[in-house]
Amino acid sequence: LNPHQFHTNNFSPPDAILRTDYPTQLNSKPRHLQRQEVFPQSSSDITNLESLIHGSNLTGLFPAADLRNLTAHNDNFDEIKLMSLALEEGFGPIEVSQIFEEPCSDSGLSLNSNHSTTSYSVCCEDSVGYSSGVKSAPSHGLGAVAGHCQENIKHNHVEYPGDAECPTEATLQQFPHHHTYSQLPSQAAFTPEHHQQMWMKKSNEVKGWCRNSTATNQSRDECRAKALRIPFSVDEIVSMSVDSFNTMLAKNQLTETQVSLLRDIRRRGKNKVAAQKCRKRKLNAILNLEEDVCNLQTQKESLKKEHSQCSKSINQIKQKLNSLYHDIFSRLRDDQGRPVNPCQYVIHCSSNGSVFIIPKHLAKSEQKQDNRKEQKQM
DNA sequence: TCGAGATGTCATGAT
DNA sequence: TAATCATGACATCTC
Repeated sequence: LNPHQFHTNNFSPPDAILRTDYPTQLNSKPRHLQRQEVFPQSSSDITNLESLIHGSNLTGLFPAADLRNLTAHNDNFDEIKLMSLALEEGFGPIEVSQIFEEPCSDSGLSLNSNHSTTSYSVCCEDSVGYSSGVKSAPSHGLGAVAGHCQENIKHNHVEYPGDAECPTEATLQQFPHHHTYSQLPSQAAFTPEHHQQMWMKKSNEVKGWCRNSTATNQSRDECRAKALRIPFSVDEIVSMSVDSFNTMLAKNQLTETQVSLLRDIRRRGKNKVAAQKCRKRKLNAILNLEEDVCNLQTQKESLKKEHSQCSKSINQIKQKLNSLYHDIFSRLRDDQGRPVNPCQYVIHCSSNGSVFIIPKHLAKSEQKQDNRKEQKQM
């Protein structure tokens, strides 16, 4: 487990897309000037942000050099600026937080939803406060909670080279983002109604993005993990042994939120595999049962044929026996040479093999005695 | 627009 | 006792 390696793989700083897109939109002078007025401390914010990050528990996860890379690329600052711009455009803090909350806010940190929700709102308030010059460090740690918030913002305007596995990349490219509402035909037309319309538009766009992002839930967890600056992939979190997992939790100074997310990711991942296995087993069981049904139907048909043939044989034997019986009686004669009536006499086979012609009523009592003997022998 | 199938997630009981 | 597994139920997405 090499946090540094994962960090460098998964948390590459923004690439040229950020540097080409973002300045293009910020280069319009009036807006830039306006932003300068609103954010007079922007030039010093980078170092302040870096000190904030260094002051947080992130230092337990990332080497100092990587933190410098993060802050040097200024993506966090850009995100804060984006959020501030939204505020500047007339969106209320709550609306802004709602917009940026959408992408990964579904079931999120399900087992700790209260905690995460609370933390998130604080995070966004921090960001707002930051933009307006209040730079007090959040007491709960920027690395975890603010990171979550900022990652959500990232989805709207920053692409990461290392995010290839995240399905949001495609939607990111479709997403107009970058303050498209700042390119309205004229500032005069930018009325409160426009603010409302743009708010609805942005909100719907982000909601659409959110819906798309639910396509692969593992990627959502990837995003969440990245949002909390967790330097492990979902696969690694899920597949590592219990000992490794617990060691990882113990050795890295993780926040409660990070630990909660890690446990959630691991639980969901394990359960997902279990569900897949379960469904596979169920399908196999159904297939096996269908095969059994097929085999039993074949066997049933075969037994039916066999039963039919046996019945035919029995009938043939009965007919032969009957004709033989009548043939015998037709040849029999009593003492006076008269034919024996088959209605009054029967052919009786005794147990010693002797054959007699006896009256029917004697045959019945004889048969009863034979039955008793057989029962005694049994 | 509806329905079926696929998939992820949660709850719960068993191991 | 905690972790994991198995599975029914539900939600959501896709076709």
